[in-house]
Amino acid sequence: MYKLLPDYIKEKITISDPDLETVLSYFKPQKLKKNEILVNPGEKPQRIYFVVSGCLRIFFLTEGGAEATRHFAFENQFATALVSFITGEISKEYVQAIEDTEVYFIWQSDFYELLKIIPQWEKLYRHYLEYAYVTNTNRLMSFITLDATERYRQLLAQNPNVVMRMPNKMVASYLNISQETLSRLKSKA
Amino acid sequence: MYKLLPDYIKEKITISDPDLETVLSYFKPQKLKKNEILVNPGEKPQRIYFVVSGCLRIFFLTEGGAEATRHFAFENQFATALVSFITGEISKEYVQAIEDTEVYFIWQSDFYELLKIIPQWEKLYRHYLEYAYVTNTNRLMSFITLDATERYRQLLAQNPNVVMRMPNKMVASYLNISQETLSRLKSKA
DNA sequence: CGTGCACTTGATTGAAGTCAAGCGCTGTGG
DNA sequence: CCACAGCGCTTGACTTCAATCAAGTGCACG
Repeated sequence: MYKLLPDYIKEKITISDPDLETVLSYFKPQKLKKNEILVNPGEKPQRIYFVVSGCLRIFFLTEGGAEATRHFAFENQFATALVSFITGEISKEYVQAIEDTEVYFIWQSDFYELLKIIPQWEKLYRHYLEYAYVTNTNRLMSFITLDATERYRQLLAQNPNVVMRMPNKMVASYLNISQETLSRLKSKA
Repeated sequence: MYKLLPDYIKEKITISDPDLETVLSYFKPQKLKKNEILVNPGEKPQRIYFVVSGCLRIFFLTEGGAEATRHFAFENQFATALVSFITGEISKEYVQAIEDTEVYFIWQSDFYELLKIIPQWEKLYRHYLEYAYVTNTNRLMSFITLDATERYRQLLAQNPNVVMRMPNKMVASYLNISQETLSRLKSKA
């Protein structure tokens, strides 16, 4: 748990021990209770979270007031409202702990500071962006090519954590189907 | 036209003239005729294209054999089968010129070479990734929150080039609606 | 122990897809 | 230069998948 973040970093990039120490000194630990909302829309300045245990959910509200889940982050994953992180626009997204959760976070300004002083850090950001892009594109393609049943099966196969650990209504909002439809899908298959 | 690529680069990053020369020396020009397919699925090694004039379309085939359009790239934009570029997996995507088109392209291996020898190049890649991510996420959210009519209206407002310059069937496949539905939408609004 | 929220199940509705037919442009070869 | 073949687009009739509406069950938590 205390080693999880440094191990993650060392797995992604080659970095000297002093530089690693510098990087870690910018991260702060935080403990969150189940269902706690840690980021509301429009909050500045912004943080990037690294999940040590538990799970974060990123979601936003549709015009009709329904929750639309954009991402789940489990142990050993980074998470943030990435679009507003990139564009600097006001974020419309919430970040919420679904289980009791331990995270480390870094302020956006410190993150940019690291980009300046630790050349390797640029590479870690690149990895994060690449991963986020690939994940997003796969999800986009699943909406285009798959119906509700197939999307559910794919999620079960590729990310069983979501189906097993998250409440049905959040799984449904991630698949962009109604809670009722998900319930019917589960009872059949 | 000949200045378009260097101008684009200088707009995104600060780079010395000799370095810029080096970068440009890796790019090669190519002319494409309307409807020409320049990349087929599975092709290696891979290229990144910069559109000088005309338009490229990136699409793939669904199981049913229908074309699903993933991206349009117009003048002054980069385009590639980015997921397979990142993951190294075999690409399922086609790249096609929709109009008579002029591009510059760079081989993937040369692109990585530039990342090594020109430190600023990492920043340009970062910009490209960030732009691709934001675009993709916006499109993803439009599928989640908007119906067919609203998606069409948004596309018309945000990227009129697509509606005006592309054939209906391709616009429809980009919006993920049937050609018939798009035709009905246009006749109403 | 009770209240409310998550989930299930059934009935009905609706948005968009599919199937089908016909029109009209465009470009190609005689 | 014209003719006609084929593709792109439109329009209409019907179908379908999943949403919505509605009611009821059961578990979790104060």
